[in-house]
Amino acid sequence: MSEHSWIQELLQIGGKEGQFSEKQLKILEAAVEMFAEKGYAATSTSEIAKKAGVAEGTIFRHYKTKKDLLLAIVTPTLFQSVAPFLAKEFVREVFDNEYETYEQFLRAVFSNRYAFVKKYLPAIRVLWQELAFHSEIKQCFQRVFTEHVYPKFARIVRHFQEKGELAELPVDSVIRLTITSLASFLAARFLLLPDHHWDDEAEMERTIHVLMNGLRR
Amino acid sequence: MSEHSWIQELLQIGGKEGQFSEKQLKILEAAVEMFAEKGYAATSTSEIAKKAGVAEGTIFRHYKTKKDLLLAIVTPTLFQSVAPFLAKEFVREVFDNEYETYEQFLRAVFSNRYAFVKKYLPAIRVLWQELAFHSEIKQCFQRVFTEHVYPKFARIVRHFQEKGELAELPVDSVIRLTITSLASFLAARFLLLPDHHWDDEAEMERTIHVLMNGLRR
Amino acid sequence: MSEHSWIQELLQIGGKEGQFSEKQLKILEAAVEMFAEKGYAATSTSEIAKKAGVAEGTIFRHYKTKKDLLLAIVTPTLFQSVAPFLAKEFVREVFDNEYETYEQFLRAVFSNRYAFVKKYLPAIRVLWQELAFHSEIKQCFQRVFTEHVYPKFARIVRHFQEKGELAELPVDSVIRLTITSLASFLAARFLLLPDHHWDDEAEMERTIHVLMNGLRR
Amino acid sequence: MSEHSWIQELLQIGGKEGQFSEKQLKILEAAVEMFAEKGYAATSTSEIAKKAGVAEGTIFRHYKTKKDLLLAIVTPTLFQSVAPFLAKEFVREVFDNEYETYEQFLRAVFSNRYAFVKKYLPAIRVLWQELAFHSEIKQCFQRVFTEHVYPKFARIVRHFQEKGELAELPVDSVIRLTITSLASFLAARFLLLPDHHWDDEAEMERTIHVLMNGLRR
DNA sequence: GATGAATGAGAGTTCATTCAT
DNA sequence: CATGAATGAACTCTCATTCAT
Repeated sequence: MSEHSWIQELLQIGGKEGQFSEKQLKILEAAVEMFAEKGYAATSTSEIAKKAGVAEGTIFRHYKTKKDLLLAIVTPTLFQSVAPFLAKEFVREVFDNEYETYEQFLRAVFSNRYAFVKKYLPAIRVLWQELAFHSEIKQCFQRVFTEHVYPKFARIVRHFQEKGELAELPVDSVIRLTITSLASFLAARFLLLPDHHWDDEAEMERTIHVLMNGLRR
Repeated sequence: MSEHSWIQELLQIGGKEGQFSEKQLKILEAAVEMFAEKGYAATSTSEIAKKAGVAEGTIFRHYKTKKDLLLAIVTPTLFQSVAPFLAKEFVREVFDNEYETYEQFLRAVFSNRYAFVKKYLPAIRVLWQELAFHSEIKQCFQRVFTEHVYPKFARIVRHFQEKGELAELPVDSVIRLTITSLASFLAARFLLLPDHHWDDEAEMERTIHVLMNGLRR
Repeated sequence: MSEHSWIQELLQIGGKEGQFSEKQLKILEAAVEMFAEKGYAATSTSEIAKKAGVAEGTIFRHYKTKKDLLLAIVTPTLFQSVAPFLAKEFVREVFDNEYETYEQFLRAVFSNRYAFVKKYLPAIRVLWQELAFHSEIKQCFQRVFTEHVYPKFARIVRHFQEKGELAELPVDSVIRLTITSLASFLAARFLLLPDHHWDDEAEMERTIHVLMNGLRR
Repeated sequence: MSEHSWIQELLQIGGKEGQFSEKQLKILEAAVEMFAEKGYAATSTSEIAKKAGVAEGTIFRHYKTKKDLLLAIVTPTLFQSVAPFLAKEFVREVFDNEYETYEQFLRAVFSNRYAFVKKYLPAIRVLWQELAFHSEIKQCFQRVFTEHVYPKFARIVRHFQEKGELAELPVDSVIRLTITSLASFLAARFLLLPDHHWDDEAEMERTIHVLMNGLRR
């Protein structure tokens, strides 16, 4: 019934239902939009309340502080951003030859994350923007990356290097080049020049093509 | 005598000397550092004044509003960021065969911008972070890019495509891939993982190498 | 079954039983403790609710306002504080030679009120502290005193002056000296220096002794 | 020129002049009056500002928090309350036979403290009322008492016991009885029944008389 | 009767900005 | 020019109270 389902989907970790009341969703939705537009520090709780159609006090009933509200948005977004790498079956899929080539793997990751960013753009904006200012978020990001994303990514890269598809560049560099190719395409596409005319399919294909040409043995 | 020469160098457009008084430089330096650390909106003018060792009123003697202070930092930084492309002789240098290949050109641009970012990191941080929140800055950025950087960059790319070095990809895509390769290397190096151990020379070389492999005919 | 019997005893005027439900007693007990510790104005109803283990709404079901809750505690405490003087048979006891001397009378009053304060300390604290801030309480106190306590006390003092035990000091002064001797002993003992080592019996005896030496003919 | 001289006199420790600006004195005066009337917790800073005729922000320019404002009033008042006992020459005066009897000494202390309380009544009210709620104040009070007031008082009492004027009661009890006699007279006179008709001279004389009769050998 | 989510007025505090000195 | 006290609007957050369940 609720129109806020996208927020609910994004923030619901573990798939429990009924986790958020109608008012809470309105608050979260309003907060995400305003934080994305003006930044956390420049957004007042009274603006959020007004936009959400609730009393200001209601916000603080659900989130003890304004910062808690930010974290309630940003933390799940952070985890969802790297969700594929957190899934238990993810690496097995790769090694079970679900993807025969790194290029196939890339294509899957790119289109999956493209869809993710497109769907949850405001929340990702907030995460990205506030990362710079809040050390808790930054540390959380770094921990998730080094403990979960990096090791799995590294195994995958080595796998395809052993198979002879990828050149013997340092694994770290391959990972960095891959991630920044994806991230910077998405940043350009959605953050920097969202109004530019984009042929998404073609541009993504070109990005992968150029990257693979560079990484291939 | 002043220790603030880096700020002075960055902000001084057109090379006039003595443009800034000692106090003004202290204010600017303090502002850059605090804005970079906590963000514009989360930094108070009283903090800046304290850090700069001046009275609060002094800030407003030089900059009518807090926002003016931000713009005084961000606008010159923005122009300096793309300074090579603004220089009159820049394109001519390329066509006069100063750079025989796109790769040479790339290498020059990369190392030049690498040095620039390294030197003026805090100011660039501020520019980058506030770009998202202030439409004036964003518009200024877009105007400079479309009016100055893009046309020159496009001519250069076409030049090397005609010389047969670069593949016949769409010019826009080549530009985008080039810029994001550079920008995302610098972002990873200086913003995201500044504490990671980096072999800058090698990593930059690899980045160029991979990019060229991808772009080459 | 209830552990709150002391509150019940204190607040129950006229001896009706079953006057308070279990939840109500919990609320009253929590309120007394918090008011005593932090003061009425600095205690929030939500704190009381939490400490009492009831919902916030429940408090307002029993007491229309927070102030009503205070008065529900303070008014009975006020009456109990001077209860002996309110008892019908009290003066008759004195004149029926139950106490042959003012000193005996004093001794009875002192030990009785000592026990009372010791038992109901938190409630008395609240009464004492809020007396200063709430004119209703102050007026109530003054009315009770002038209408009930003072006249009876005066008759008693005159009685022992006529019997020749007490010097012919002004009755008001005798009353004041007696009450403040008692009150300030109890205040020192229980409020100001509760952690000091006290030999209660001896100190009370000394207080009475000194007071009687002063008052005696 | 200022009409706030009484506040200035009370709060000025060490006699430095020009310590407080005009606005600051207005704030302090308004705060003392309101705290005395309604209590610290029930007084809002906006009320104080209005009464003082300054902007609310001005209060926080001088006192970082509301509590700091309270302490700025209460701490000096606490020290002034026991000032005679803090004076270096105080004990010497006693032993140099400035006071030949404890009664003379008492008379001097009583009239001195009577004048003090009368002059600074509102501040003393605040001190007295908030003592119960703020452990910092309570601890400060206890430290000052045990370290300065008590030892000097004890020497004086022993001095007059040795001279044979005072009975051999425990020193602590003599001190307690003396202080509570004074304090409770002042409390009754100024706090509890300020509107009652008092013959101050006579009542003080009676209090001393009764006390001395009790304490004398 | 009991609950607790919701409220909105008002709390203490911060802040960009002004202006007399 | 530089200062910093003063401002008052706006901020985050708390609270007594209400009311649908």
